[in-house]
Amino acid sequence: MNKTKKIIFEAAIKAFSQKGYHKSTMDEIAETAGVAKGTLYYHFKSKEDIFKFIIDEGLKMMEEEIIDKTKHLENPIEKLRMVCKVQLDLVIKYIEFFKTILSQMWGDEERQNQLREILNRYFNLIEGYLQEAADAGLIDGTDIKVKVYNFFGIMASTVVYSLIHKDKNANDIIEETIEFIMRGIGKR
Amino acid sequence: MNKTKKIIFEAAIKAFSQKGYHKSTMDEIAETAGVAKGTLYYHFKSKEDIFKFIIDEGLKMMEEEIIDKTKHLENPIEKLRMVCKVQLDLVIKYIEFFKTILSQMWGDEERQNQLREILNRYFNLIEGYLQEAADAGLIDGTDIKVKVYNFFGIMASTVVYSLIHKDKNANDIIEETIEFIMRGIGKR
Amino acid sequence: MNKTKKIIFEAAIKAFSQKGYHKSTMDEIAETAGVAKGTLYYHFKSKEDIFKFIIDEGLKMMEEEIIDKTKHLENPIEKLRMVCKVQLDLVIKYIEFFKTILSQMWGDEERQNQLREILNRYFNLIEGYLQEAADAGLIDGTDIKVKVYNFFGIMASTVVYSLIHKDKNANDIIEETIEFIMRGIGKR
Amino acid sequence: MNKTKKIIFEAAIKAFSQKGYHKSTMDEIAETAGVAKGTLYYHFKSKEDIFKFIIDEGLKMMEEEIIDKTKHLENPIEKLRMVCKVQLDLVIKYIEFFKTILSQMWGDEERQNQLREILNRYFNLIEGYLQEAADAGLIDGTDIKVKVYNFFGIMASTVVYSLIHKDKNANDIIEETIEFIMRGIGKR
DNA sequence: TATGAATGAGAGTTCATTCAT
DNA sequence: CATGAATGAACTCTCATTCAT
Repeated sequence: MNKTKKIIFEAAIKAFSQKGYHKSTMDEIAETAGVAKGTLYYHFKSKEDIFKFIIDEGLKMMEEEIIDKTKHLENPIEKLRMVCKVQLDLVIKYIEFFKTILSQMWGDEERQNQLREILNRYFNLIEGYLQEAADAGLIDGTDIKVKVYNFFGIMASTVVYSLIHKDKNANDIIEETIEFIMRGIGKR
Repeated sequence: MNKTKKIIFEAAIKAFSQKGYHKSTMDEIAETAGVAKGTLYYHFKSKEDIFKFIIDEGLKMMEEEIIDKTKHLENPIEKLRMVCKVQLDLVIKYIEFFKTILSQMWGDEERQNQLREILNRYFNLIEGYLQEAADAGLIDGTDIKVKVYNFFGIMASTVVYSLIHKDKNANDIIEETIEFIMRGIGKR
Repeated sequence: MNKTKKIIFEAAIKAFSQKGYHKSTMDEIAETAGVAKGTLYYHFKSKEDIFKFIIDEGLKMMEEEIIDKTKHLENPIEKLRMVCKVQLDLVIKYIEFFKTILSQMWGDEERQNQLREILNRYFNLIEGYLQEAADAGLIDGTDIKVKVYNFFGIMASTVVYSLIHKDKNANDIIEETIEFIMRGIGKR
Repeated sequence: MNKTKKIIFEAAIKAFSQKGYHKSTMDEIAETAGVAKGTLYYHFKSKEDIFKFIIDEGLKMMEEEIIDKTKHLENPIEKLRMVCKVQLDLVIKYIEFFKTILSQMWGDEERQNQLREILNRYFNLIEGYLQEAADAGLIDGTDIKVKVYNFFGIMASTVVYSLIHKDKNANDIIEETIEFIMRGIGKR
């Protein structure tokens, strides 16, 4: 990613996170980036293209972080706890990015379908960890796929908490949320 | 709610559910309702006003259904199971309505803040059921509020499932999802 | 055609005639018409739609004029002469309109295909007059369809003349052009 | 014309012929030519400049072909027939090139005025052949200039034919069209 | 000679809202 | 109560041209 593209990328993240996809305009992104509007279109095909690029990069970083932080662990349960921890930490750290995802993942527009496709990569990653624990007989092994969605849903709940308790520190709920998940997946 | 207002209300539900808030136009709502565009503004202040009205009515119905279906039950755990069941059934039945909520609840626009305020009523309702079970010592009593959000998140996961497995019947995952919740809240 | 639509129609004719299709802007048409730009889109689907509407109306008027001016004549040759005369008079009178047609009829865009479809109506009209004269044995009867195109081409040549001799009066060439056509079609 | 310029020239011909002037972009021409966009501006002043260059070269070739194919003929009428034949053959062979000319010759932009100036050279050439025949008393000698335009118009009609009967072979109408012209100019 | 990243004016289109009837 | 023509700000996107390298 060259310099200008990166500048645009960052300006767009900021815009989408603060205002959501529809309320962010190309004019505004260009101004924040300090480039002309045409430059946006030199580096990206369209507004949707910028969006997709951001989601893609963001998810990639998240996956890398999860993999990196779990690779030194042996116990599948410990791994799962770490996945939860990393995941929830990232949600709190990049809460605006997650809001963008959560606002755009429900519809039927091209952009939204693509977003879900990218998310699928993440779901597969989580499934791997759950399956590993199930294979070791450490958690309930039925309906692993459903558990993946539940896992995702609880991650979303952290965002809801932050939205409703804007004054509070969402870190406070991480431990309890991890426990909820661990119990939910049927840890033995 | 008089006749014309009701017609508009229903046309708007249909539009928002099928296309989301932004892609639904006042023109389209008016056409579906079979009234002139100006008539929309006679009965509602604005597009956001229609949206708020729908969310309000929808949540009200949901709350009534939950209360109605649990009032004959005695055991707090049975009540909670019923709350889950009713809730997930409604999600599947009115999935488009929930998609609309889920797409609009993350932002900072007036409409979105109002939506969260309305959702709070629902959160309080759920909290009551959880508190009751906790008071009876039937579930883990710590951080009840956090459990409410987790509960909500899992509801959302059912929508995700439907989005990703468009061909499958989401009813298949209800039982497993209820179990996830019951374990997650620390049923004893 | 209601009042506002007519105003837009006339502003658009003026714009397209003076500047051609591509150089005419919706802003300019709106300003000339004295309405807001949005009003253009209330009455027409798109810029192309305005264009098509104009061509359609223009050709209709032309056909009516030709039919009207020939209906009292009996002799097919006299009719043909009158067709030529009316046609060439119209070309000179509405030369800007014909330039618009001539600039837009060669391409492969939707608008241009539609234009040719509309032109076909005119070709059929001319063919009728030629066929009548051929049936009466008054002109060469071979390849009537080709003669129709030749007829059209010569009409175009009048526009070329006007373009190149902007100072001169194109009426001067009408008689000679009619003779060219009459000889060309093989009048006996 | 050096190598790079020639490559650009050919890419531009292809573009203008296939898509017309306005729909052809400098990006596309550069890509077809296999050079950078800046290179276009090294060899040509502007897009209009490329256009003019192409028209100029194209007309030159056409004139050369006409002169070449008639120079061995003695009889002015035979020459005229040959001019028609060569002309119509070229129209059919390079129909896309002629469409480009025909779409651009009616307006008032600089490029369009220049195009007509270049066309004038061709008109003078045709006039020479007609004058020669008139001087020899072989055709009607009145209004030779008007006949030139008529001649041009009929050439255009061949393009119209091709546009409307895309499936048919335009060669089929050449003979009849030549006859139309020969009769039209008043061959004796 | 050649490049290609950057530009920015300007295009067509959308749509929530208004208001005279 | 209801209408629908009219509005205009705001939007995304295009593309010929420039210029530092």
